[in-house]
Amino acid sequence: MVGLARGSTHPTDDFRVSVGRAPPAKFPMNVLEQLRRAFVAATPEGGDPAAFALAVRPSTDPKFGDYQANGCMAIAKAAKKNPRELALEVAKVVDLAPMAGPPEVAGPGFLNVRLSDDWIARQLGDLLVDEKLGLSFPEHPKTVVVDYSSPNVAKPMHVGHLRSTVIGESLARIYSALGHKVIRDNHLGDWGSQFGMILWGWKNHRDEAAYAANPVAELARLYKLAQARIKPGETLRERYGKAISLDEAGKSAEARALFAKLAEGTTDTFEDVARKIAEARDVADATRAETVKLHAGDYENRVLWDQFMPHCLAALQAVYDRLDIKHDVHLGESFYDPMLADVVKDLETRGLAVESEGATVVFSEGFKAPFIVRKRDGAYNYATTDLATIQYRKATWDPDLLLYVVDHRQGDHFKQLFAVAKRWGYDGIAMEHVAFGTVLGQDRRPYKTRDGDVVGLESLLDEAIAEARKVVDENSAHLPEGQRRHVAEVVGLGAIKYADLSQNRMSDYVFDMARMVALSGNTATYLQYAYARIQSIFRKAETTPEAIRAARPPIALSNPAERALAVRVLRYPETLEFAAGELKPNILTDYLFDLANAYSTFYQECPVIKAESPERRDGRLALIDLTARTLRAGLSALGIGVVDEM
RNA sequence: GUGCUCGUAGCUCAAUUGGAUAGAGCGUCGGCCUCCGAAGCCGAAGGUUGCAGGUUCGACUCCUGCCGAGCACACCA
Repeated sequence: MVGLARGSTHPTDDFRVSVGRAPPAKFPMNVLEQLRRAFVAATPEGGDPAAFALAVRPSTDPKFGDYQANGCMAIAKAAKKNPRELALEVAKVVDLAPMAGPPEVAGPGFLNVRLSDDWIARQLGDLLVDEKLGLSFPEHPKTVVVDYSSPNVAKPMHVGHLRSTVIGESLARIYSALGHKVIRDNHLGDWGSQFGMILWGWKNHRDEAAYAANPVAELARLYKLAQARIKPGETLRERYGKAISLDEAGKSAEARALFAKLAEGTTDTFEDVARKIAEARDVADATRAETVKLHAGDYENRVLWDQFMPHCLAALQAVYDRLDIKHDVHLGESFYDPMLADVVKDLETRGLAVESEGATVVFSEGFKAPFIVRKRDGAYNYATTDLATIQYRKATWDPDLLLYVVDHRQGDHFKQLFAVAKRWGYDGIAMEHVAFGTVLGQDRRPYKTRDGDVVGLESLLDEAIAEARKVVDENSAHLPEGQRRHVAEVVGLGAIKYADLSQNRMSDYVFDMARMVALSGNTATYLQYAYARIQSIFRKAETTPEAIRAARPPIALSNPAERALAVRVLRYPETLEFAAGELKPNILTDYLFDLANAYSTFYQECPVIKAESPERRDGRLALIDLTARTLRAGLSALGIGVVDEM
């Protein structure tokens, strides 16, 4: 990353630390945090306490205990001491009571911590009556603006929009669950060149009957029509552009010769290609002209815009409703349009923006290309809009953190934007581009159906729900129709969201319908299934979670599967904070899968209702109640629901 | 050409940011339903982490150089 030299801190470090150091609420149950505090107090001479604390982690292997402190080796190296001896000293000094006894020194200087069974059991007892499952809200909550989904209103949403929408919603929910103030902002593309295409289409090719019947479908058709008239010509120009230019410059013979060379292996003729390119250019110019008119306040275009927008927004909202996604604000490009002139003026006044090749631009160190805030033709662009957006957000919400959940292809743009914004005076706000890869098909090309259209988001949702419905009908025929339908929706949509959230790599995303709607293995279904089985046990046990919570039965951890499950439950707070700090929902999905897996093993080995005694039975009911609540809360933070029966 | 992102099991992906024997799912093979839901559990096979060097107690992770992939490179967003 630009501006982040090797060895410098992660851009959200400040933020993460402040979250991690959230003061303890009534129940300070972030186990990792507690251990870190204990180890900080035992930092060896010459060591950095913060780094020493950070080196405390969950163990990589159960045989090394539950947590391990790895900081002694680094300190020993710097101080030229023997790491094992240093570790022995720390082990003697560190006070982990009542969480654990003295850590065990292993290997070159690892300190292994095994939590006390009694302590775990007591913690679980407290968690049982803690609505927040051990989360402690910060004394000074941060304000976070999450900018996500942000589709172009004129185009139908397709699978490519899913990632931003699903990941952004999850991050919003995670920060919210941690007690921060979150503003979910849908930065709609409602003012750009795509509207020029629609306006052009409307004026030249509209079908009023079709518009009356389904406005959005008709607008989408017009948009596609404009694209179809422009795209092929542009593709041809990429190949033959030089030849055409020569011809236009009067060098006809040279042009033909070059064309013949470029056209080798095709049936293209010069006249045909030249005509198509010219046509495409004419249409492109015409659509651009419509955009310019709209921006200039042209009455007719503005009226059409006002007429189209409600339909577009309603269509988007229908998709968001299905996905259970609720933005707090929908402030699109058009909203910021009136502010753009002042933004540029201010940049100029401060000497940040300068004239270059007719345009107004901001140069930043480390970037070759300038940041264009006013084009040569006087129009503003997305760079200006994005700056205005930061200004507005600062004035309106005074945020601590801005998250942009946007395709990684805009990485350069955001780097420049952040650099300019900081120099403009917004250096107090942490800004992060939460990037992700492009959606591709299994052939590693952009995902398309047979007829060449990108798969619509809604048909993907339908497909997933239908797949879930098949399994529901097969496995749960006893459930009434309405319930089966509901279960299919929760399971189907959960599958899609989880498939996206469990993978947060930067590399391009290979879309695979079968995997997207898969209902076995590491899927949301697995977690939902574990949850439903727990509810089933409660139904059969003829008691309720409420009754168990009120009774607060002692929880015993005699069985290894029981203990493993208990430790997983305790790790919910630290995992959620970790996921938030790293901006990676897949950290949460990994944890939840691990939790559900621990439960499944427990379920296999530890009878609940038929436990050896009523005390053991109630203790296990308490444990699985905690498990269920953690699964539900974790899934909720991913934007995924649960059902009691499925 | 410059920059960004990446390369891990047959496939899709993890790996807590330098920690101990690189883990899951799918697929394959083998066990488990007279026992709280088999959308499940248990086990097996499968790896020179693209290649070659380097840094150190220790490298998928950091450095250098190659190979390969995707993306972006002023006035689209």
